[in-house]
Amino acid sequence: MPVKQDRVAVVRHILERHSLFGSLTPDELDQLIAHARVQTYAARQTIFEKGSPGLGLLAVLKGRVRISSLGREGDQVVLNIINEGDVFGEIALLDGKDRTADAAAMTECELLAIDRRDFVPFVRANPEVALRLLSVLCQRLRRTTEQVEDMIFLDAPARLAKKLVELAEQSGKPRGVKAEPVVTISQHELGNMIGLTRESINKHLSVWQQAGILKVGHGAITILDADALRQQAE
Amino acid sequence: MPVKQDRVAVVRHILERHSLFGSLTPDELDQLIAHARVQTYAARQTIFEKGSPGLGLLAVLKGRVRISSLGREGDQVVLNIINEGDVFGEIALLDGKDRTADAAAMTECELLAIDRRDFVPFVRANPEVALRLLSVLCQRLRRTTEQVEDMIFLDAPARLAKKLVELAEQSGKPRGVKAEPVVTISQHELGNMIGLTRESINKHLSVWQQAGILKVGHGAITILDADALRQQAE
DNA sequence: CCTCAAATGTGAACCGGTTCACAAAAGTTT
DNA sequence: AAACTTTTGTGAACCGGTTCACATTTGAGG
Repeated sequence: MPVKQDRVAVVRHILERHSLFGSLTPDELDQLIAHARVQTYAARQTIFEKGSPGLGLLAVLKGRVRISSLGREGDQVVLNIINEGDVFGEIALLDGKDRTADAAAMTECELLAIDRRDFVPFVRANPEVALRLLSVLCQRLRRTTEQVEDMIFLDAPARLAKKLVELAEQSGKPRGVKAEPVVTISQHELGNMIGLTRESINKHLSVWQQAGILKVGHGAITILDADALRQQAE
Repeated sequence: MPVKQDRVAVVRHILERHSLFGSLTPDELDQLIAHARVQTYAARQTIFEKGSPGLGLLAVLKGRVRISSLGREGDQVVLNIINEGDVFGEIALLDGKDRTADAAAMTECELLAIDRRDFVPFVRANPEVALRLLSVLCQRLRRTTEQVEDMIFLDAPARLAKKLVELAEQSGKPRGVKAEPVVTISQHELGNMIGLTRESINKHLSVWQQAGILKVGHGAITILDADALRQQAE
């Protein structure tokens, strides 16, 4: 459905914090929102699948989305996890080709979908947005390239430590000084992010728990000593 | 030095075949070339280093360039090899940050350097170029993401086979039907492209040579049966 | 509250690829 | 052609991480 009148304000509030839309005037932003639609997904629901045509750009208003890809034997890589306020699906949108990965809702989600038909002309008309987009893509490219490097240079514990630090920083915003960052993710999924089995993830985490660096819970890991972790990542 | 008058035609000829500049009018192209400079590098010479400011966009007029990155223990990943007629260095250029990798001339090279100061306003003034750039970046991102997937899903021989096929396709253009593609690269460097040691590369190649799939020479591999290789890549 | 699915914990055997240690062959430089 | 450097060839020992096989804990849903 189109964005309801009483939701426009809150949607705008989310979008204008994003670097992609930060440079737009309130007017342009409203114009963009007018064409967009809000979609809700239940936890675990598929949002799109690898190989399908890339029809739109998606912004996460609420919830968390997993971008992943399947191998031949049913194994999975988690390429990215998109949090509230972030955007995904730009790649297929921009070059008009098929989606390169699967997207699924990890929690109940509310997404804002902007159609390709509306967005591409919008980019063409707003060079400033094009430049922002270029920046966002560069950022993604840097991140992915670093992932390749890490796969080659870093051993299992180092990759794990690094990923944990990254996840902690990107999700757990500690306002109070004493709030220890909690990473909400299963060991299985963690393994899929860095190319390790659940078992080896478990063994490394156990060692660190023993050392008092972190605490493993059910579907969550609490970082007690982020600096020690950073050290492990070399 | 600026491009000499008698070189303009040949430079233009190379640029206009590239998707990035294909949409420009001859006039716009000349305008861009007017600001560009030709630089020559000897084989093995460094072009830029990781961490240095990204001042320009570079196009390969002649030769071959290796984009790589060093790990802590002096080991190296080769992230990409840029052939004649292609462009590199866009990322640091576009977001104004430092270079994310090292670039070195693999052979004697002739590069066309376009300065950031000239290029960014050019992009701003030509929305069509911005869209092309977005496309190029998407392409790079798809490629790099696939590299991550391959590191996780594929075992050593499959990765090697896939990389060989890729290298064969991207460099050796067989005009005549009977010309077998030759990949000009050392086993060491091949290893650095897919995260394997020279020794294991050698052993896999030996097996395939035995099977008549390829022939290893000094600094070169001749693909005899590309389909068999593709099969190995699953 | 009881059952079921998801997540975690752990050990033994196995294995692909690295490390290390040499050798030999093919270019390059002088 | 002599001295070097680069590249390739090969085998033995080692090792990090997987595979497999269970056991246990925890949360969710009827």
